[in-house]
Amino acid sequence: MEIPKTYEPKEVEQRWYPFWEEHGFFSPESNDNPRADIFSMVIPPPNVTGYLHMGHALNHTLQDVLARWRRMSGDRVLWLPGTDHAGIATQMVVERNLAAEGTRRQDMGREKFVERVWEWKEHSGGTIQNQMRVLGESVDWERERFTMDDGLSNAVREVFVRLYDEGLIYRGEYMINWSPGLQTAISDLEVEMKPVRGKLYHIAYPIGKAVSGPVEGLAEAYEAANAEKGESGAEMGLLSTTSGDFIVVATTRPETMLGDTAIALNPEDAAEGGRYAGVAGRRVILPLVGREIEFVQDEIVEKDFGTGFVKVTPAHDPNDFAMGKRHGLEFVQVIGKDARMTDVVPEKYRGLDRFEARKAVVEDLQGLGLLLRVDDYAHNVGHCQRSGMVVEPLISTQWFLKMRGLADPAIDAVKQGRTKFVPESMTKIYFNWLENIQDWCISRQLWWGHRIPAWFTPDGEIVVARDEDEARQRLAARGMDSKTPLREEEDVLDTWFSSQLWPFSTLGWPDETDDLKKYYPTSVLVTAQDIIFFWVARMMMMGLKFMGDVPFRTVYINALVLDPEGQKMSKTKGNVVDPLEVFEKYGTDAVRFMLTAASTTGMTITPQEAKLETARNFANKIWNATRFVMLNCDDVLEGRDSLDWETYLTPPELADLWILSRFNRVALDVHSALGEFRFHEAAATLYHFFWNDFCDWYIELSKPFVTSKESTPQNLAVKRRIIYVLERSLRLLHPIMPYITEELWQKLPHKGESICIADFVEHNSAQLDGRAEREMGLVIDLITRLRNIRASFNIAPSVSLKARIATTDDNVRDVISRMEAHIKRLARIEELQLVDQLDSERGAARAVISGATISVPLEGLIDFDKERARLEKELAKLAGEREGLEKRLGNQDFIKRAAVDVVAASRERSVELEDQITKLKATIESL
RNA sequence: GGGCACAUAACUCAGCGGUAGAGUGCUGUCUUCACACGGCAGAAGUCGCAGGUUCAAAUCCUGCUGUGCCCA
Repeated sequence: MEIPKTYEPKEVEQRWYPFWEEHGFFSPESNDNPRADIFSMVIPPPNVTGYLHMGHALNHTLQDVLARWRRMSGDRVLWLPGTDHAGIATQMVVERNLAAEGTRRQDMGREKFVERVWEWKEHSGGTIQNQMRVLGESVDWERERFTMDDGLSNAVREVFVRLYDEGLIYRGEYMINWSPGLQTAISDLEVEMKPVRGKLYHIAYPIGKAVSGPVEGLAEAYEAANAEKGESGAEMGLLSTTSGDFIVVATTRPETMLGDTAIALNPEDAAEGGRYAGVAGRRVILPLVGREIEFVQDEIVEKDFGTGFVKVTPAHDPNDFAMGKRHGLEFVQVIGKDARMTDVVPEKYRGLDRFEARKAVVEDLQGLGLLLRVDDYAHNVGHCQRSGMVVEPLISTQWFLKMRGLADPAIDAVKQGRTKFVPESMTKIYFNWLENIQDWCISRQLWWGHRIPAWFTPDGEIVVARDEDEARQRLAARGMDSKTPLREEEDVLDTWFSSQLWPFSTLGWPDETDDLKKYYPTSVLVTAQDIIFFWVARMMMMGLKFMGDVPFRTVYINALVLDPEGQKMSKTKGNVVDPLEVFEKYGTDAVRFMLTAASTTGMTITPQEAKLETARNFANKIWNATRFVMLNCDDVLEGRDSLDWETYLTPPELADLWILSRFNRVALDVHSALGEFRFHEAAATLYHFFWNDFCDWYIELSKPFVTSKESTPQNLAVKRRIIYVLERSLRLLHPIMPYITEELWQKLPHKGESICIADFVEHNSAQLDGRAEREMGLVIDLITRLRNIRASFNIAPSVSLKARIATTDDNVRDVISRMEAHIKRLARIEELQLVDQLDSERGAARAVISGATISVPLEGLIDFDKERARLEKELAKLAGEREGLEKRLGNQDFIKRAAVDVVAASRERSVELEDQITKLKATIESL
């Protein structure tokens, strides 16, 4: 039989996915048990025209581990795949393509453009799905969804209309975040605050009369007035000079002064006896513009910040907007959607970009002597997440969703534990955002997305309806002319508006489908931390609103994948790792194992070569362990499809009972680890069991029987037991490493068509055997000590040694004699003698284990000083441990207060130590 | 400015009340009939610093220092 010495993942991986898909194993309908539990998940939909990165690979791997585990455990599993339309990102890409062709969307018109986007989607849309197949994801492709497909679009309209009818969606003129780069409004969440090293400009505004020419000496007067700063740090902002009175304001955006319509101050400053008493009744003449503006008093103004005077630009700052509303101020828009100055500013600034305008305004103020000081000033400025441009707060007519009333049930649901976050600390982030939630600007000035289902009559009436027919009916119902020409709203909805419906829109809502009844609420959502607000919280709100129940029982937040240096991956840094390249190099199973093993309680993962190599080597180990079996077990592999531990002809010996016990413990641990999302623990447990217990000990112990050419009952029994454990181990490994386990499992005796739908092994507590584990521990310890002696004295493997083992413990004696042949072979001992007591023996290496003393005669090979040093080091270690224990046991408080079993264990260990120390001392003396 | 994490062996990380574990790396050794992507053996850590609680602290509490993330 030809089996390569090294596992070659590529060929194997290509073979199995089509097999799985064709057989429909990933469909929930493949489980025909009517009483099966339901396990359902919806995938976080990636951008339809995008590609998967390492973060997706992690996110998808963990979901697949859960899905495969639950499927094998007998659940009816639905894992629903799909993509979203990523409005802004996709439109940007297509626009870039158009630009390369020398055209613009505006030139081709909306309909043609949207067609182009669909073409682009078809063209690049398969990428994600192919990558998912490479990863081995056990999703149900029959149920794949896209946020823009008919069903989901229908759900979006339905939700919009219902929310509007309830008054939760409203349209109005408010201050929004405008992205001049994208030419659309964006939501608060899409604004990224970045530190910017800017300037703080101190500007004087004249009171009462305009300045006619340059004012001299104002800056000096300002400095003089503030030569002695008060303790509060507040500055004097009222200057009385021969040229008249001035107030001083400070701003980081001087260009907005052209749109100032008031000066605000705290009422305490304005009150009689206040710092600026008497000023409030007067008027300020806005420099460069000449407009008279008034003072307003507002609590929001901090007395001690700056001069205590604040310029108010209601059309270009969110705080000022609120103040403008409170005081009925005029809203003067000086910056347009193109980020250029509008026509309401003095002619010389018109059409200037906002940053050019800043320069011009500063220069002109300086010319007038009104620029008093410029400080360096580090502050945070909102940037558009997508385009990177500085966001311009603008007043604009947009659609909004009222959030407060929706947020409260979402908070309660988590507080009541109806949805659980893992890790639990994520709830704080969730609560914090929902408790401080603001209304959500849901309209976008894009063409790619769900068009808002609203129509306008010629006289400006708005009708919101599921379609135009319904709009006309609604008009009629309002007693209006239903034949009137209607103009459809141009704006589309934020992509997240459709994504937030994902857990139920994908299952057929608003129809009451079977799927919806069966699979909602979903069992688990696995997602990343950065979309808790964007997506998770919003799905919670919508699920509760429209389904009357939470969308998922558990939200598992997976780690953030960093680059090998621990830096966040980003396109701009150029440190993004392409998962497909990594799969190619190490094999998909290895990458999946690495990601699973790295999913610890920490919130980051740094995939490094070394970790991938470890995982690849593990796959190779599995391959070779099976290879060994295949090469030697022809006589039991033929025509067998079933393996039952109990039916073997010879009774199990210690090693068999031990491996069976270990296996069951591992099965138990893996189950409970996965049940609590401790992925790392599941992976580590399997790794150690397979490599150390199964390969290093069980296979090694079995070799003489397995490699024997004779089909004796004992040889056959040993082979069958190895295969039995191996086949079950593959099943436990399958959720993490689907390809290699399927490949090997198919070659071994097995029941069923595919390991995908084989039973995940439940642990059998009757096979847990503490005694066998203890006894085997003794054997392992003994063999290790004997090998250690060999290594310490540099004795070649070819040299056979004799060993004598002294014990007075009948059980130890019994175990050793039962395992004598194994011990001799694995430790390369030709003669093993069991005695009650060792004579003083020169020229022998000694070692002490629990319950026995070992002596290996090494006449002429031994270096006494070296041997003494070795033993004394051992003695010191044991003595140190005993000292600690003695101290503890001598403490009455410990005896009284510590748990009974802890005291008992300490006593037991103390006796054991005492015994070993005595033996060691005797050994050292005998040298 | 507010909040949340994290600091354990050279590196990456487990452990989270009973005096330390893994993988990689390192040292020695073996090309022994599954695997050198291997076997065997071994060395390596005052668990960031300072206090406190406790019979007992890497583990709980407080403060400090450093690092990272989120929100404003």
